[in-house]
Amino acid sequence: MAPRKLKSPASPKVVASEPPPSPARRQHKADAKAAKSAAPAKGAAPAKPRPLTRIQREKQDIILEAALEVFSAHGFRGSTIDQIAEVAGMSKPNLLYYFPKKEEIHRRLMSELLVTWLAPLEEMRADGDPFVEIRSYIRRKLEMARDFPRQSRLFANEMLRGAPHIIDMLEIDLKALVDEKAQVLMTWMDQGKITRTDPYHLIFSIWATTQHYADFDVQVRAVLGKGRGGDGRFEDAARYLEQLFLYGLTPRPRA
Amino acid sequence: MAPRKLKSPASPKVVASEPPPSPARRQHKADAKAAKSAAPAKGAAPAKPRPLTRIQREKQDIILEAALEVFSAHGFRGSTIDQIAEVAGMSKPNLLYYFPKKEEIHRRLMSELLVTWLAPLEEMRADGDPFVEIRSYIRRKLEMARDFPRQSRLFANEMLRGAPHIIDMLEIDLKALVDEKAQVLMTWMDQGKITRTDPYHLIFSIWATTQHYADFDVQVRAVLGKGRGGDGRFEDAARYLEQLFLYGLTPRPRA
DNA sequence: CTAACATTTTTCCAACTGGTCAAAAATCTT
DNA sequence: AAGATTTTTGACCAGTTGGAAAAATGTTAG
Repeated sequence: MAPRKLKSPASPKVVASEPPPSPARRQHKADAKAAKSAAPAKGAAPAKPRPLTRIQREKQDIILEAALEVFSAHGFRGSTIDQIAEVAGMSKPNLLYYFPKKEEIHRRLMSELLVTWLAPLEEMRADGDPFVEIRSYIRRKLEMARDFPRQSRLFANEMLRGAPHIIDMLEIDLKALVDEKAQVLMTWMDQGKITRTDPYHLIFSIWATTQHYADFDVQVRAVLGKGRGGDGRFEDAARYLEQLFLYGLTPRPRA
Repeated sequence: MAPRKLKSPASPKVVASEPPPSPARRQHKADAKAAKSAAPAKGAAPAKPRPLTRIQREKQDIILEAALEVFSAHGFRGSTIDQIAEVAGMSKPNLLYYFPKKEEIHRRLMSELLVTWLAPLEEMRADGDPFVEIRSYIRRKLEMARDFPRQSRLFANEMLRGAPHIIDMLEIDLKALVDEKAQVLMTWMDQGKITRTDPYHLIFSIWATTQHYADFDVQVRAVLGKGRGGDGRFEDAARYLEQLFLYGLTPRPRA
């Protein structure tokens, strides 16, 4: 039908099986046994962390996908392992074989999420045209709200709870990134290319306006009603936000 | 210190003891007993709903306040009756005497919340100056984010979950209100007083940008850091948002 | 003062939850 | 095909949770 201006990003796969940055503490009972029976050497190799099998990687991905579904809809405490296991199509003990703790699943999800979440801002290039860059950033964020609403809600959930699991990442990594990009924005302001204003709150307002369409989706749909609540709402939002961030609400003479 | 431009609203009391619009189904065991033993008349007065006593009203308010505290921080399923009871300074069974179901507490909280929540938009007058009205609305919403962050988070929580308890109020009352105000905005656009744009998304963007400061407070603080994360952030936000909604980011010649 | 009612506390419970464990089944290696 | 390893299952458990019942204690109108 209507040509979608807001293009989908290529990868539908968000819950990527991350190559363990923190070496995926599996510690199967089998592993433990093996370690006990086969490593008498005292100062020897420090418990060679046996690479993940194919099945392990596959199942972990399935579980993470299911957990995303459940956690994003009910929050951490509101979700049960049974629920996740059911969505993942396996039994609870089986799930617990791959992730020995409920928290572990959540932790993994969160650390992967944060990377995904920061990516769009990282792409904002200092050497590009300010308006093009900002506009692109807004579009990317809006696309994420459209295509990955569960991730957005998972993130929002964590924020609402005071971000207990990622507060330090926020204070360090996120802050560093935003500081850097705020500098970029300030440079553009110094050059008179965009109006002088608070770069931090500018970034906040982009986050807020775009994520709103994922996090408050019910409300948006309810207000727009059947007529306009359909698929077109993201295009409308994109158009409106462009207008807002470019010119605000002051009427300007028709060009 | 710095004079606060953003003035506090007078009333710190948000969890008002609502005069039962839905007649507060109390049904004490005592009540039940009385009804059974004292109402043999078949078609008689339909179980006169005994007016609430002083203590009942007071305790209910205390409970609602405690529940707001707990629910807004942990979500519905993440909160326990014990927790709420402890914050309210009473025992669990005692609390259950006033609200026989956990859900009941939440329901009450939500219906009161929605009223509070819609109020600021209702105040936007069609016969005022567009920019003054919009600016005031933004300020009011921002003040609510600052002064009633728990309510904001409670609301956000419900939205994230798909608004199961208030979806119909959203589709009816909220929609009606927004439709009305969208009309007002359209009139202003027709008169050339504000730029022509999507009035619904305009309202969404006001909601999003203001509530962000309550719902994502941790993130805002983490990014602003110790230096700027303090009390000043709401003034900064107010200034920035005014700029954004008025002129956007396009530089304009100094007046 | 006291009967009638309102409130509070104590005790209890059934369902649910996160998690364990040993044994069975499936898979992989040689 | 046998042996070794990994995966899956079923039974089980201890702690928590929402909630019921009943007894004990206040409170107040007459």
